[in-house]
Amino acid sequence: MSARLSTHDLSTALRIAVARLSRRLRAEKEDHELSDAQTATLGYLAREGSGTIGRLSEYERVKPPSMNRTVNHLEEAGYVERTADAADGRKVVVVLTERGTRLVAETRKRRDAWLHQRLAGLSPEQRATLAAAAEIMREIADS
Amino acid sequence: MSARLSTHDLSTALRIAVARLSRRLRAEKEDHELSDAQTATLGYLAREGSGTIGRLSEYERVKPPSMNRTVNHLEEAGYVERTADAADGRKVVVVLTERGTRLVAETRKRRDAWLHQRLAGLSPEQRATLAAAAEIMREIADS
DNA sequence: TATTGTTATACTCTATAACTATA
DNA sequence: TATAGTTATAGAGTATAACAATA
Repeated sequence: MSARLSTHDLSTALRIAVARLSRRLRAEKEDHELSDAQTATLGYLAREGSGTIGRLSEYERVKPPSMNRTVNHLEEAGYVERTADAADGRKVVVVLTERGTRLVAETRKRRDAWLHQRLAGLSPEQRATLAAAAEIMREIADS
Repeated sequence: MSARLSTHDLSTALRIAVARLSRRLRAEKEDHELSDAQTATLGYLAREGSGTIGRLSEYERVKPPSMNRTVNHLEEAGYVERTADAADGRKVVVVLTERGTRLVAETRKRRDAWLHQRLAGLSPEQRATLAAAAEIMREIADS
């Protein structure tokens, strides 16, 4: 057990664990169709309905040109559309196409297969720990 | 609290939390000198002492050409050296230079600043949860 | 013939700087 | 003049295919 780690050791341990699991999730991902950035952007649009380039880049913590490129790829693939903002002609509102909406729904159903299998092998206590940790990590990430 | 999440919901929640925290850690990283892949590789070498291209690529779950490129960058920067394997002429043994060893030591001291600050603001119980979760995530990632 | 590493090539993500269009 | 988006350019990671050297 390591409940007695100092916060310094904990930050190191947590950083390594997150980096490593993130890497593994990428390696195990079934869905080879979309990159992480594309997936995250589609997910945001599915949750929020729409988003400007600026809002999307802010949320994903990348610069506008990076998000612009990601949106280009998604648009070329037919998953999103650029629409005009009625109130401000400078803005571009990105929305999911029907095809994009369908992709998000289908992908969600099958994409967690590898992780789900690992979690099923854990004890209920371990799963509860991860559930609580996931909430804390989300709060830290969005702080 | 979300201790009662189904394993399906948990896998989704955990995946999103890990992806988001990983992204945030990258954005907050003080150290602009080294990429994630370079940092991870130096860390492995610091822990294990040395590694072949094959071993490194296996551990980081990338293909040998990718690791070869990462090692090229580290070598050009003077942090690692390629040495010959006495027993097998095909193999290349990568080791830290003194400069690389120093960098790892210095970097470790200051690189967790952002995360450390967040963790200091949590309750002891929350830190214990993260410490336990970090262990579980490491096991999952390495399974 | 099989293994280890490298090179060649290509694609994506990331960034900064510079440009266009609109406010 | 300031803001939103785009384009140009470049650096780093990833991969597959093909090649060299060694076992």
